[in-house]
Amino acid sequence: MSQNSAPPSTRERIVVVAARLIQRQGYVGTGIKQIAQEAQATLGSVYHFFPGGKAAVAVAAIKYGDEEFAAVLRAAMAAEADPGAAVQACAVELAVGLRESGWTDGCPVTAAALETLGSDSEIQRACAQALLGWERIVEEKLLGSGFAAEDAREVATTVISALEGAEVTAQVARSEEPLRAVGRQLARLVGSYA
Amino acid sequence: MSQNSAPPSTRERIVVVAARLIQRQGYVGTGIKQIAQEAQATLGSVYHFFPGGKAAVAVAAIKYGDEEFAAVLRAAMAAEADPGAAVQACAVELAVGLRESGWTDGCPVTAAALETLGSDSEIQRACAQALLGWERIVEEKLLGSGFAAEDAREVATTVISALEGAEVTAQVARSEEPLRAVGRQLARLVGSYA
DNA sequence: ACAGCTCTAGAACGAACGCTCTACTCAGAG
DNA sequence: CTCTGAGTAGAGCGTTCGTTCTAGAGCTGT
Repeated sequence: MSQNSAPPSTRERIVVVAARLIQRQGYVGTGIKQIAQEAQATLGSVYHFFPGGKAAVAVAAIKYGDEEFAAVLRAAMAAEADPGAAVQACAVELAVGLRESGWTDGCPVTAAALETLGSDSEIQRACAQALLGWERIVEEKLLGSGFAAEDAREVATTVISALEGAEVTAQVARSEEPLRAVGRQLARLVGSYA
Repeated sequence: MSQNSAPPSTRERIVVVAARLIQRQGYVGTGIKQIAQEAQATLGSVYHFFPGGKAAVAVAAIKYGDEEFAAVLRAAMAAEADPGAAVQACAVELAVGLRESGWTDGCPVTAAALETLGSDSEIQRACAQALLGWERIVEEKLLGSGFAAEDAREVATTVISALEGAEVTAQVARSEEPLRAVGRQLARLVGSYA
């Protein structure tokens, strides 16, 4: 995720701003000019760094969002010994973050993924890889807690899907409750394998 | 959901086509002219029936999609006595439908909801109401199976959120497996309350 | 026959879209 | 010093967007 210190380069600013805008407004709803303006860059700079145009910017932005959430997920899994408690804590963390953003900053890939389903674009591939990577993180935590291989895979899929859906529900309802409720139920589900 | 026989009116054709297009391409990605063309209507007709413009068409389309899925959900809940089995059967049905549509026809409200989060529009309210209504259907099934009130509400939220997320995951992965896996896990979760 | 209404039909408008293009700045190599 | 290439800057391209507008077709009640 690049250096933390030092002022971010133009390219970095473009990617970060694009990631946030796509997360909030979707791929179609976000314009290249808006990205350039909010990133304090010019159109020329954007096309200089991303000759592939809007799609190339979006792919970079989604990969950035992917890694960003993966880090959150890894930290949450590592913070608690019990996998059920870890999942629940993660849901609560998402709920708090969502409220603090005014219910705007949801899953960084869902919106873009849904809009580009028809065209088997590189954007869609980046979204698929992000989801798969997140499932892997949960799966490994479960495997480390003694889960059978098949159970771990299936429960991991369920955890990521449920969190994703709960985030959408929470955004639409403008309430933390869906994420908190799903977190509790996921903890119960994970615990039922002990 | 109007009469099944008789050729559909122009207004009906517009709503049905709009619902399908928004489901596949999102709100921003779907144009008024495209809706008119695919519904075999003209721009004049669209604005005649929906003086509120694009947003009004979208609200009607989302309400249509809401009722459409609610009917599927109600039928699935009624088909099986055991609530866990009913939820799982519903997931399988969604998986099959998704594959048959070429992975394009997902949740009718998710895409539109995510795109209109910033502006507290009527579209967003329609999406929120749809999700809430679906939760109610599941909740009542659980209550009828002896669930405590609080458990029923929370599990219903989890079921709808998980199905929603699993549908997105299945669409992106172009596979029935996420929906089938989540269906099994949800059945397990529901069963754990017996 | 005629008025009155619903609905159809599509040309036209200004704004915004993604993208291309040329012109410019400026630090470092020779 | 000149030269070069990376990066900045934005005007302008053609297209499409949502919307408005006028004109007329088709039907009904009188």
